[in-house]
Amino acid sequence: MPEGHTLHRLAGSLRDHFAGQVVEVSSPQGRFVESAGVVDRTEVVGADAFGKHLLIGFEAQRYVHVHLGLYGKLEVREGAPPPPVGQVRLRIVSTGKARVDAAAAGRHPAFADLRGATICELVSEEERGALVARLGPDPLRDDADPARAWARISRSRAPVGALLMDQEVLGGVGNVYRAELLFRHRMHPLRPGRTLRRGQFLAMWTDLVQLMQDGVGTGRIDTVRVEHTPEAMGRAPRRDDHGGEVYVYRRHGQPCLVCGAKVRTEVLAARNLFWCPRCQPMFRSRAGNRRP
DNA sequence: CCTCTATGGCGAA
DNA sequence: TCGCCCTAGAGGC
Repeated sequence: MPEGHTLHRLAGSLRDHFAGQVVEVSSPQGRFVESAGVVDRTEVVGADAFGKHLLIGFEAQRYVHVHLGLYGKLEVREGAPPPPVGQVRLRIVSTGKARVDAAAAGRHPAFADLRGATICELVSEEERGALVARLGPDPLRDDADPARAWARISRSRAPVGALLMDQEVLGGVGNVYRAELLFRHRMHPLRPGRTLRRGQFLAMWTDLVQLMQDGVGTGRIDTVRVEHTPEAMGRAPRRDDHGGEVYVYRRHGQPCLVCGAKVRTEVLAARNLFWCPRCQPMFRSRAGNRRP
């Protein structure tokens, strides 16, 4: 599940359940024990996402930096924590105590369990700053500056499909949003970044902001327009891991929802690209193809 | 039971 | 470009 929308959603959930409260922090699995001890029984000040990185802030300017990688999961739930089934590397449990009483008022007991993450580490304010500084603009952040991404893309010979996934160019875009954004903008994934027009990029950025905000709201990645939904087209809804309705992601060999051509796939930098060869030609006349 | 795959990214070659 | 990190679900035998 972890593209940027997932991390922003988790940050919100952590704030809702733990901000302002003193929490117990542990590592049943054992690999984070020492660091957990440092922030154990201290207050959660906040939680924030930058791209796919999650930073949980504790008092004294200490942060737990989490990156879920491909298959990491952070479960945030109300109630008492179950016995730690599986390899729980980080567990946060609310104590019901707060430095400021109002912060704990009306809150339900809650816990958060982290499994399978690529990164779980304690970082300082300075390290946090360095991490944030090296990430490209995140479409889910109010302070994001798309001009920074455009400066990189417009100067690069690299395929736009690679640039969109480069976290130093854009923060938070993963393989699903990449594939779907390129489809929605009729753009071939291997087209060199420097051949894009500024207006094309800005339209993609605006679209991405909306798509990812929707993703934060629903917890899924849905990218098909109303006229291409299962209900509108009379097909069975998609049912797999991410659960959303998409045009091309993991649909290789199947007919394009817009033109019927077979969706293609190819590996680029160890990740699968998916695109429609008819809707997303490398070169397009000004008249263009029918808009998907 | 087994193998394969995945919405990611790092570091070694 | 490849192996690895290390989890869980799907599908094959």
